[in-house]
Amino acid sequence: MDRDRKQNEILDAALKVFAAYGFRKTTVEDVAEKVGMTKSNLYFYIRNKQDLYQKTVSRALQRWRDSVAQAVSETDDVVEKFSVMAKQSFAYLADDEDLRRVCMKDPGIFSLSPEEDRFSEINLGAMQLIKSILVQGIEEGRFHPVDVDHVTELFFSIYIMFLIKTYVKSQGISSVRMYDEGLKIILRGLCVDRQVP
Amino acid sequence: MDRDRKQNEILDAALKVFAAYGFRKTTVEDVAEKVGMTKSNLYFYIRNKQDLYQKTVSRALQRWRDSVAQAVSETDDVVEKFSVMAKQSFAYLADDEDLRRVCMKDPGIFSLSPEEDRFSEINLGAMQLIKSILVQGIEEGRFHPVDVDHVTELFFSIYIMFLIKTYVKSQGISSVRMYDEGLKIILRGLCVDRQVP
DNA sequence: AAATTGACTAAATAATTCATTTGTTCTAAT
DNA sequence: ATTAGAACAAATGAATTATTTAGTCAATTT
Repeated sequence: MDRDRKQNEILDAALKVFAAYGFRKTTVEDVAEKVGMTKSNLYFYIRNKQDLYQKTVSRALQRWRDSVAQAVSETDDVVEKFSVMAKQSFAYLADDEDLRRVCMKDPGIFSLSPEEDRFSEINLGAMQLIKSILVQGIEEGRFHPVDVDHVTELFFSIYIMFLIKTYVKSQGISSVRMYDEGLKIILRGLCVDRQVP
Repeated sequence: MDRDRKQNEILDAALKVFAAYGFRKTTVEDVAEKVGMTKSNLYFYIRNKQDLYQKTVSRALQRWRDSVAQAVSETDDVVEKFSVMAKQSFAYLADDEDLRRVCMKDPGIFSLSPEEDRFSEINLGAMQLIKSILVQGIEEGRFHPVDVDHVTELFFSIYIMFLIKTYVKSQGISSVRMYDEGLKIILRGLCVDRQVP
């Protein structure tokens, strides 16, 4: 089946177009043109514009999540895992220009309230990663026995907040410094054993 | 001069009206009626609608800040100060219904980016309080020697984020729990000496 | 059969116009 | 010094028309 390859081709093209114009201002004809087919034929592959957008962004977000999971899996130490997760999650967007542009034009992609999170499925996966690291750390006696669910949500919220500050509004360098300082304090407050910095 | 009393009367009335209808939907006639004077006479006291709103909200925010400063001043211990500041700052809005309503109708009052903060003068004051406590804690050797400016901004951002989560979107009970857990972790990560919880 | 197209329609969006409200000023009276 | 009422410009809202665009379909090509 060649169907899947074409699907991906379409999603790749769509990401570029959405990155350039934003959801509102791109027409499905724009996307069709980018792929090199007619609008009506594009509809052979997509359900509708909204769905195309959802799938496009979801795919990009999944790449992001996978990249973090990959980086985390390369170490065994929980504390290291936590640190890598935090850093990789935050740094990723700097390299994915298209996704970054899409996010800037549609700030709602990063939502501070779970109810209105249009990509909750993917974000729940990200939170699952945080939670699993917390649980592992607590089991190993490396982390304090915190309220895992609430702390997971807390960390995720702080993380999202920084994404917004850094990539949606663009307070680049200052917020990066804040993120680093915050990570240090949180790690220190989380860890049981103390090594003098 | 009776002028100031009248000014305050107006600002009090305006807060109630703005709380009820929001900026957009209140007319200056509504406010005038609430104070018990005609629209045109109200203009003897105010510059324009926008300015009235600004002054009204500013005054309410100042009461907030003063209430926190007052609570903090009642203890000498830095760690206690930090804790009181965090708790009082967060809890205050629960009691000030009018201000809370205004904030819910105008989420822009809480801004995560300093550039678009319409009440930066007041918020800078709040940050000054955080900073002074941090500095005192570090000087006394109770806090780790963190990057004061960035950590101040960090804490303030997290705080604002929680205000938004709790009072603008209304994720009440869950976000309160998150706030408490977060405060514990941050205090532990901030403090030099360790007392087992 | 699966993939593609151009023609078609219903719905959304944008542009225009006109009517009403409302922010703001001014003059005159108390 | 304070107030009220009239007056006006600017903003807002409602109603109308014109244009674009999302989405469908029958016909054609591969």
